Amino acid sequence: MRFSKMLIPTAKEAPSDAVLPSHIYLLRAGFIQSVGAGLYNFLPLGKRSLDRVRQVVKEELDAAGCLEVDLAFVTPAELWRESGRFEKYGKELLRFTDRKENEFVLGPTHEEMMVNLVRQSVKSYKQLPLHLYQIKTKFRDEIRPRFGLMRGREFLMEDGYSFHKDEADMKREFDHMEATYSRIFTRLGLDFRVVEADSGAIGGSGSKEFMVLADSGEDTIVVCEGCDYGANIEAAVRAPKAAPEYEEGEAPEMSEGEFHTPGVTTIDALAEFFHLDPHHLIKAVAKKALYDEGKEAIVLFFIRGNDELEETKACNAVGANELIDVSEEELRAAGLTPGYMGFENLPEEISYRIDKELRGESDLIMGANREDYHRIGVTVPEFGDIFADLVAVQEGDCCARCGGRLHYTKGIEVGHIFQLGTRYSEPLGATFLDENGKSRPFVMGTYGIGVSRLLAAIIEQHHDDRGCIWTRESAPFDLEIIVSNIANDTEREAAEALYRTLSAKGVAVLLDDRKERFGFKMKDFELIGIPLGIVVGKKLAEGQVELIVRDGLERLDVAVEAVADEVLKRV
RNA sequence: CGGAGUGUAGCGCAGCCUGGUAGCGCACCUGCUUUGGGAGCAGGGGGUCGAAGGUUCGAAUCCUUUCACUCCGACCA
Repeated sequence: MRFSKMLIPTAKEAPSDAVLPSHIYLLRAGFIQSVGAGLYNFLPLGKRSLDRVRQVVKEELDAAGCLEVDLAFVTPAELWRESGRFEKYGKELLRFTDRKENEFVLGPTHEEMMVNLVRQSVKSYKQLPLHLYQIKTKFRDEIRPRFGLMRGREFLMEDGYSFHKDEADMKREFDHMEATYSRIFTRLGLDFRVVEADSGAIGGSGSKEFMVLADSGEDTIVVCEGCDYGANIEAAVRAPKAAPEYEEGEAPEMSEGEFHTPGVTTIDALAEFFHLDPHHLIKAVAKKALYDEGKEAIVLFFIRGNDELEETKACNAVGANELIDVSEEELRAAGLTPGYMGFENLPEEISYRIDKELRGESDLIMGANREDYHRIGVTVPEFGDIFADLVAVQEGDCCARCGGRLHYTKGIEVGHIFQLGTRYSEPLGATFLDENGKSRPFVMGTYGIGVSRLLAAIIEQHHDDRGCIWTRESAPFDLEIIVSNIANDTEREAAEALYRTLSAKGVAVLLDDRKERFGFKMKDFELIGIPLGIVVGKKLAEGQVELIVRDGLERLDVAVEAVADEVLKRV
């Protein structure tokens, strides 16, 4: 392609609302254009990169035995009612009616549609396993779209769904997809980590996320420095937290009873009051849990004084759709005493959970559910269905697998794989006949890659202060040839010859033949970030051109006759 | 949805407080010069100042309403 014939509107300045390098550079280099909150147009360069990334995804999935399909974008609300997600998915689901007042939604994900497709055409275990996928625009009416392609409302996603006769085969496919996705992200030149994850709104048992490591990532992930354990903070686990080390006889011991603690309502104050490490205190965190059909309830979570509540875990522990903050007034109205809450002598209708690390622990202090009093010498029961993992792993905690130190890092979620089980096949009545002629629901897996988000993730990880640095398989072109002075016929003709030779050999070349000065074209080359550049300029008089590697901006002088081979070695 | 903020040319901004009919830089168009690091000179085009209503002889500016967008929280590929 010739630059002079392309539409590549590069800009010196970015809109002031762009913060992330990926957002700024994709806009400035003319890859995308903003049209509204979370909505983007892909311009020619952006479309080329998107297509190449999409191609990598498709090649690997096809090689892994998956079948590409393309489902309707507009989906009948009826299907969503059948699965019970029409209400549950919430406002993110864009709903509308057609002229006959029939309700539809714009597909944010396609479990229902895919199960519907399969239940109509697959009847026997002999047709299993089956893995169908599509690479298609999705729409989610995000509460707060931001960061350019990172979190748009409309985005390109690969979503795959696998159907199996049993759990074991579904797990086999799950591992197979972990390997396949890893190959995709490796080909795209990404530094990523596969981590344990929470299953979220999709539902199901086990799930893993593919996180591209980048400081600007929206997710906090916990990684072990000793082994390859990694998990989203929402699902991370640790070895039980050890008590502080004490000298002989210094460990706290206390008799049971109530203690007058006027005005001592925070963990810090309590620790100071008793001269105790917060490890021995029990913190009560109150939340309001929201359930289906507008039901709500106040729930208390009890954790160690030196721990923090992890909301996703807490939410799962009580089976709620969502947890929200609750005010002091609401607590008092429910018969609770803020600042002095404990799990003994609670009003009957208040439900609670205790962090599992506190199970059977003794010599603890917690609120007495009475103004100005705490209970001391508390022992947590050994049994009951009130225990759950509730706390956020902290930096410096120990790995449950190897005992190594755990650290936080930031990641961009670019892929997520789920072991779904029968979460959708059962309510939607999607069954097959097994070897014994018995009707059974499909055991499913589901898999997703944020294809358009990948473009942002690639730039987050591969850029410098001058612009984008595309990786080999994500770049819109393999090579850019810059004609230093287009008015110089010798230079122009040499560049044209190279352009023809390399294009004929299958290299995707962008020829910058614009009537601009050298510096201007160089800046654009650096901003756009095509991996390789050739400058045809002054050194042509000595029979040489300059080869530039965008990553690091290394330059080498190469003889004109040799440069094509040099390029072919590198693409 | 809760809190904060911004809407003036394609982009970045000034003008608003103290009303007098819109300006700067970049980009764009024409011509000449220039051609190894975002050129110079000369000329030119483009904005119902987010929208609606009000106050006033007169509103980008003051008042009211509304919409959009951005930022901080809960959501997610």
